[in-house]
Amino acid sequence: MELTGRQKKILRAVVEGYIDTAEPIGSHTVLARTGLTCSSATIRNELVALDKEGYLEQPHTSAGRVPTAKGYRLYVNELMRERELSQSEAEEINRKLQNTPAGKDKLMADVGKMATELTSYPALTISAAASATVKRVDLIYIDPNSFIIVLLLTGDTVKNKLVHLPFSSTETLLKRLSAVFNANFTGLSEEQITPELITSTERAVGDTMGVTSVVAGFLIETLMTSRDAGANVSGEANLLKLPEFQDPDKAHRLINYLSDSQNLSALTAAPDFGDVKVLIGPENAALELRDSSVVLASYDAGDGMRGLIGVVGPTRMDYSAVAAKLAYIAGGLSRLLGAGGSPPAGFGKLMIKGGDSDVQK
Amino acid sequence: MELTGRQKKILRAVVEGYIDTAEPIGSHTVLARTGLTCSSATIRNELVALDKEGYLEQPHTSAGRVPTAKGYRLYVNELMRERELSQSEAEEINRKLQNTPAGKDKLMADVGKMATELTSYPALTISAAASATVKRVDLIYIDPNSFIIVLLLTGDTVKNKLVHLPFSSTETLLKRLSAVFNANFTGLSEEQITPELITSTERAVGDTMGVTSVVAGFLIETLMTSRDAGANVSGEANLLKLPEFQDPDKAHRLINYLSDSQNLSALTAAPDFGDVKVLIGPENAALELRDSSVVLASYDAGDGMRGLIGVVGPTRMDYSAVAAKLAYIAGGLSRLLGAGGSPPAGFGKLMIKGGDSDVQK
DNA sequence: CTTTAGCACTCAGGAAACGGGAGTGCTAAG
DNA sequence: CTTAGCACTCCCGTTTCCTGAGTGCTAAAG
Repeated sequence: MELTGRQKKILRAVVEGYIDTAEPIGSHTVLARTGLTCSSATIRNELVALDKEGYLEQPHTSAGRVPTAKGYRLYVNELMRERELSQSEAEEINRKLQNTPAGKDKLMADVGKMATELTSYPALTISAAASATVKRVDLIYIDPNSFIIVLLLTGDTVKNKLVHLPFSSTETLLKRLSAVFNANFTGLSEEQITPELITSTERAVGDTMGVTSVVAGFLIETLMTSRDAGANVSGEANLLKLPEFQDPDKAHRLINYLSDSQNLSALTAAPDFGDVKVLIGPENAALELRDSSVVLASYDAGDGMRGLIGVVGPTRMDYSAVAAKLAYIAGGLSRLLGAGGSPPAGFGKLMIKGGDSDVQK
Repeated sequence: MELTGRQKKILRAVVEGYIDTAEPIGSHTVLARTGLTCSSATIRNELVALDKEGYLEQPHTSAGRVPTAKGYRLYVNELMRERELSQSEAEEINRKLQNTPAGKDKLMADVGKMATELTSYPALTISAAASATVKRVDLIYIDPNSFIIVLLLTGDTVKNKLVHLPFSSTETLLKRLSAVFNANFTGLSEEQITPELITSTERAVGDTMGVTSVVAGFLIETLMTSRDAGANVSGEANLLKLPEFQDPDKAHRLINYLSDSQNLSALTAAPDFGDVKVLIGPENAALELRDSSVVLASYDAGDGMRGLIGVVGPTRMDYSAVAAKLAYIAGGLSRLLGAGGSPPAGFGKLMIKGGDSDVQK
């Protein structure tokens, strides 16, 4: 059943009122917030209707109304007013993105902190997780017993490792080895680096001391960890200020869940979406997130890969403000890391694609 | 006034009882725990004495006793029984340290998680913070518009950065530049890299495009951040399970404090100490830590630098178990990273050097 | 058919009252 | 110095009570 205009106004008032106060909203409050010219009794009648349709519910008889997941969904999809960032907020974000620190990891950590500060919710970042491949390998000779492996991956991540050898090697061996690695391993992903390949390389270069396998081991390890690594959370403590997380047990469960990067990577499983995605309460696959909401924005991480930045908060979350801020940050990241260098079309514009309306059971 | 043997036994019983239960300990409980052959009235008399001396206090009249900071201090310094790790715990730690992941940062993060798991308290790691100097610089040519800077610092940290240039450079320029950098910048710390040095280098190598200053900028930035960076926390959520942090506000304050790495670095200010250091409640300089305790173990990070690994918990903490575990982990780290490669003397042995007994006001 | 005033009813949550019990300090005798 | 005995204290969990916000329903009015 399609809602009437008045019902939509009322629903919006309840959602926004509840977002503001975390208290159930009664008919009088609705009246005050909407400025409708009817009586509270009329509102009450409408409220029962919205109740019946499943958009609202009462914590107990004779309390005000609280939005259900369905109610939030409708609000996010249709009722929410788009929120422009204030000039100063936008500048703030740009400024912070300007002095980008060395290293993608640190950058993402900093951006996460920024998102936390802006939204006051815990923020998470997930770096592009497409399985990486080798772009280039260099071995830097330090002294007979040590060298550095420098590994360039797709996505322009650079990894390195300082290796100490229990025996001596030579600069020429390393040079030769670099060349062979670049010839044979470029474009390979983790699975493609087989033991056979390693031994054949070893023979090709005449390495009797096992340097080859040390290097290959590092490649495999790095490719493996780069697959799911790059998840990062900050600002978990902010949950504790929220009335819905006054129960330390509840807070503990969620924070714990967030602190395992494996769980976060699972969020990537979300099907492709445009700009911003909102997952409300039970729409979340993970049990631990079922009474929280997640807002995710995706950005272009270059090399055709995408990353995610998002926040976690109570279902009672200021979706419009959060979505706008995340979209803006994601846009900035795309500009910074993105392939073309030119801002993607529609940058800064807010286009929300929600999850399915179906609630996961 | 020196305590009698019986008083020490009683003090120990109170401390350990309180550590176990988080409840004030009464005369009957002391009797049960010590196995003394006197009556509860006698215990009560002794308790008043300990009370007067400032080792114990009562939350309110007619409750049992709780140790004061002074009480804990005496316990840690004299009364605590050394705790051996169980075979399986030791093996567990060794095993985990074996498969050390790529990169010092990740290693420290993993070790922190391990400490959290073992102690069930939030763990922090602070990597050696002695101001680093340049050991070696390499520039790897990728294509005319990009190259990688690989920077080896004292402490064997390797940092890298992929640089995209808005103009073309050549492999030979980079080669020459590497050589000059290695000749002129080795051993320099951040302050010593002056603008004059940079321009003179630029001239020496005939670089008209500013590649030199890009590289130098990276050096400066890295040296700067490496100074205080490397602090890391994990397992903050564990606080929420403790009875002393049931108040979300209290938990929030502490977790927030811990999440700022600047604060953690401040802990390094602690004067040199031997193996393990315990800071009890008000002995902590930081206000936010005044009713928590911190246990720190220091390890040899190679190149004459030391790092810290520690946990934060309530003053009611199982100091002996925590200290033993941290000491063991730190020993393992020293072996792994330490200069000599041979385990330092007394590895695994527990030698506690406390903070001053004076309480900070 | 919709709106509205009126009213009885419900119920969460804070305040006050209560009682049990753990633990104390003190006294006086061993 | 130790100990039995006892009166006293005070925390804390439970119960009771009360208030007030908010409801649903009914019946009259638009």
